[in-house]
Amino acid sequence: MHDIRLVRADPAAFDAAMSRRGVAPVAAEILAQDAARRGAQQALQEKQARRNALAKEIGQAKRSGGNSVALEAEGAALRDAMAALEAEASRAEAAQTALLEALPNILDAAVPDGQDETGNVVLHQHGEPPRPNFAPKQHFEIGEALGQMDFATAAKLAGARFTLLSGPLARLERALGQWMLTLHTEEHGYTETAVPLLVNAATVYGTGQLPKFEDDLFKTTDGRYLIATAEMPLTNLVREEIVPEPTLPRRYTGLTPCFRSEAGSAGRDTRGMLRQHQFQKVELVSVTRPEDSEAEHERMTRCAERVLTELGLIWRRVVLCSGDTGFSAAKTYDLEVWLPGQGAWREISSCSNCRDFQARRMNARMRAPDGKGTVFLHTLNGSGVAVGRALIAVLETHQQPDGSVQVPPVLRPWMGGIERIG
RNA sequence: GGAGAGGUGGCGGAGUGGUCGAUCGCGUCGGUCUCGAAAACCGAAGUAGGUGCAAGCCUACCGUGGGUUCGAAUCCCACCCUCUCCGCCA
Repeated sequence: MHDIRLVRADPAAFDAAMSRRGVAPVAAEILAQDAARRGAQQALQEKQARRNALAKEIGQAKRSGGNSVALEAEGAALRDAMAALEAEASRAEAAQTALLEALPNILDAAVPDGQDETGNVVLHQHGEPPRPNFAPKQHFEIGEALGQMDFATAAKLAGARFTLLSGPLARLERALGQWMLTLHTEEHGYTETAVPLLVNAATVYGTGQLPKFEDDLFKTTDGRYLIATAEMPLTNLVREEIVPEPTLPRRYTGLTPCFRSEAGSAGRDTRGMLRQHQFQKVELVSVTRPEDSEAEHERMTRCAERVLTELGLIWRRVVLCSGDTGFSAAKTYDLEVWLPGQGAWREISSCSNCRDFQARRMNARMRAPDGKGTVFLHTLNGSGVAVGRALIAVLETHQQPDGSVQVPPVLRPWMGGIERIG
C-alpha cells in the first residue's frame, strides 16, 4: 500500500515508479478520488460540528424545561444532509483505497530493468557446476529408483502436484527442516515460531496476496486461507501493533507446509517435486526500523546462503529485475541452486525487502524518533530455504554413479548417523 | 455443537440516552522535595483524518459493521473475539 502523500507530492514521479512495473499512469485518478474524499469529508465534518452543538443545546433546553422543537427540526434536516455527504466520502475513500491497494511496491533504485526472469542479474556465484564422469539423473529418477519417492500414489491420494516420500528420503526431508531451523535459531538469532497454517483475510491482505492474488491460494469452506508461505503469519505478528523500538529488529523463523493453488497451472515442471501444491519451507521474517532494512536484507540473504553452502550445493545470488520482482517487494534476491540432473539453475530461496509496503497494509508501526507520532516499520521475508527444493538439490548434487546419495555431513546427526542413502 | 457471561485508553476497572474522549486506581514520563533515592505532592501523557505558514481549530474512534434518535460507550440487529460449564475430539 502506498502513502497518498507520496502521490500528492509528486504525481509524475509516482507514475514513473509505477511504469517500471508496467502499470499505466494512475496518479491523476487517485488524486481525483482524494480530492472528492476530502471535499466531502470537510463538508461532512462541518455538519457534524453543527450537529454536536445542536445536541448540546437541546440537552440544555430539555434540562431547563425549555422548548427545543425548532432545534430538533434543524437536527433532523442536518442528519439527512449528512447521509449524502457520508456516502460520498466513503465512496471516494473506497475508490481511492481500491486503486492504491492494487498497485505494487515501488522498486529500489538498484533493481535492474527487465521484462522477465531473463533480465535478472547474477551478483555472486558459489562453486562451479561440476562435470561428473557419469550421466547425472534428475531427482525424481533418483528417488523413484530408490523406491522412496512416489508420485503415482500421491496422485491417488490427492491428485497431481503432490509427492509421497518414504523411508530415508522422508527422513531426509525432516532432517533438512530440523537442521535449518536449528541453524537459524541457534546461530542466526531468529526466534522459532509455530504458526497457524490457516489464516484469515486480514492476514492475507497484510502481506499483499489479497485482494489481487486470491486465485493463487486455497480457500477453506469457512472463508480462511491455507498459507502459501509462513511469511503470511510471521509478518502479521506485528499487524496493528506499535512495536517498542528497543525490541527491533525482530527475527522470526518457522518450518511450515506451504500450499499453492496456482502451482502447475502453467504446465511447467510437470515431472518431479519441483513445483507442488504443497511443500515444506523454512521461512525467515525480519521486522526492522526503516533505516535498518537494507542491511537486514543483506544479512538475511547471507543466512539463507549459508544453508546452501553447508549442504555442499552450488549456488548463485541473483537480483530480480523490475519485471520479475514480486508485488510487495521493493527489492528481491533469489538464490538459485545448480541442479546437475536437470543441468539448470533453479530458485531455492527468495529474500525480499518490502520496506513499509506491508507495514502500511498491516498498520504496523513504532514511535517516531522525535516522539511525535508514529512511523511504519519495515518488513522482510526470505526462504531459509525451501525444504522440498533443498531435497532435490541434495539428491542431484550428491548422487553417486550407483544411484545412491551421499548425506551431507551437517545432516548426518539428523539422519541417525547414516552417510548414504541407497 | 449446546448454555451462559463479557469485550471501555499501557493494565485494572467505573460509566445503561444529553457538557463522556470518557470517573478512579496502577503503571509510565516531567517537576518539587532529597546528598541521592523512596514516599508524598504538582503536572503531562491515545490513534488517525481534515484545515492552517504556525500556534491552533475541527472531526472520527469505547471489539467490527449496520440501525434507531435532535443526540449513542450507553438502545436494537448482525458478525468477530475472549472466558465459564456441558458435549465431542488429536
